[in-house]
Amino acid sequence: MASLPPPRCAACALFFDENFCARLAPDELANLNAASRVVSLRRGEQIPAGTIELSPILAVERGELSLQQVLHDGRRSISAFFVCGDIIDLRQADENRFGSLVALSDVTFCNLSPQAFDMIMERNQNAREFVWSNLQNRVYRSLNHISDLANKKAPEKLASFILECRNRLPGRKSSGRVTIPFRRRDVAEYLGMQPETISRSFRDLETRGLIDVETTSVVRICNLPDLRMLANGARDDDTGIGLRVLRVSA
Amino acid sequence: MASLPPPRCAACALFFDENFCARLAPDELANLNAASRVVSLRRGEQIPAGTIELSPILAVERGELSLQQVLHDGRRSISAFFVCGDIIDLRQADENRFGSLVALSDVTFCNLSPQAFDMIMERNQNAREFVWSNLQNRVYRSLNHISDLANKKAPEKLASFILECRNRLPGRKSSGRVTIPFRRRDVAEYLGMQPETISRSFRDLETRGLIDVETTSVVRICNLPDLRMLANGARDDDTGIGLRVLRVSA
DNA sequence: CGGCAAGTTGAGCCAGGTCAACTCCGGTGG
DNA sequence: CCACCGGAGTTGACCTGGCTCAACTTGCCG
Repeated sequence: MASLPPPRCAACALFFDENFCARLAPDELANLNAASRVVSLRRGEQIPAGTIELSPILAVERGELSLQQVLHDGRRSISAFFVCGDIIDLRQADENRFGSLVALSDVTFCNLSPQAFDMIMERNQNAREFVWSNLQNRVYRSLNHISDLANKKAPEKLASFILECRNRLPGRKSSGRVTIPFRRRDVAEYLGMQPETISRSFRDLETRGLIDVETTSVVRICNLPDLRMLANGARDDDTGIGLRVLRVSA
Repeated sequence: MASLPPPRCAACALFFDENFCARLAPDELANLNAASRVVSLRRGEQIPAGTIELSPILAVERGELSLQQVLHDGRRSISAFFVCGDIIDLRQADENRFGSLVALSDVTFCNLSPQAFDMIMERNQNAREFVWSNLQNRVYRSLNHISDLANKKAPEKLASFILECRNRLPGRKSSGRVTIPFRRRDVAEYLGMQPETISRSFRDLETRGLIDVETTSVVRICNLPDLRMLANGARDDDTGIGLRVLRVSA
């Protein structure tokens, strides 16, 4: 009965919604499952060092995983975070400065066998395109994040972050509510600010009438267009703009 | 005579040094060449808007290409730059906020045919691995850049940038000289600072005895270990550290 | 040698960092 | 059930690193 998915997979979010495992042939899924294992982390826990060397490919099933970098004097930053559906290939991590993977909430991920993964990459174009696209999107998100960090003011950064949460995390967009899955401290480290400034910026957005801070982890967007404008430095949209022609300084 | 490379390719940097085109079979190279074209840009010029939609895959042969994002009020940032050997696939650029590609110096690149490129990706594992690795490295560089922007002081950012130039640009490392291929203004936009602050930071590194500013575009590194330490927030190395275990805040 | 853009230097200012006190809230034990 | 506790978040007061603006110097190209 190769056509039935392994029981673990049948209940996994990655098996649905055009995610990675949904694109695998039954035998590919069975092989991958047999050589992989599911790992859970509590908030604040870090991926154990040894496991990465052994199986450096992760598929996030649930929760938010962050990539943290720490300087010698203790300054810490969160360079990126991963959500359900993200595929993380760490095989070049030790040739590059990388950091640590820390759970921002309770996380479940699947530790994929590199051999089985590579075999799928070799043969299954559909799966390959998913992984490629996932990595490309990661690059684009990083670029946006760089733009946020490089030259935006505190409330602009926060507005941008709220919209990123809105776009990347599930949740009903129509209600106007966005879940902020991290603590203030983590938001601060992601945006390169202090927790105090995050708090003041939430207040700021609230007094401008853009959002309503319902709880520490839920905001309601009151004025989406203006929030977008603010997030983009008063630019007029935040949807894809692609390559836009801009006047070049001589 | 399918075994002779096309004349244009035989003189191209990408055909050597384990670069992308060096990994192609003769017929693959011939096909790709026939469907591609070489483009040159002067410093400050932007990639013409239309060309990207038509052939959104670039291979940089010479010079430095930058990815710029501009906010409505004119604030500009350079999110990344590309050097010889980099492969840029822009096919998802319009679904993501992207920006503009602007030449920071005189640039030559090859505008690859997506069809020919995809066929190579499909069949040639060696070439696929190069492109994958190139993209992965881009991700890691972005992450480092994010860490720089998020929580480093001005001189630390500049030290980090000098080391990035040292690592990515050709040049004789042994002489201790590093070429800064951009203008001060561009460095400032890359590091999220003002040109004045860049200038002051160069002076700062000089008075600390870490570098010697020989010309606007050449610095000599006087004390590499300390420069690395500074670049890493007084951490003790800048070579790959891979995943490191760090104490997690409870 | 002159003209212009790039880069540097100086003076003053402000956004956001820092430090400390306070509030809020969930968990725990009497 | 309530008092207590500890960690997260917020608020306020103050301070400083880097931004701003303006003047000056340097370097490049005719």
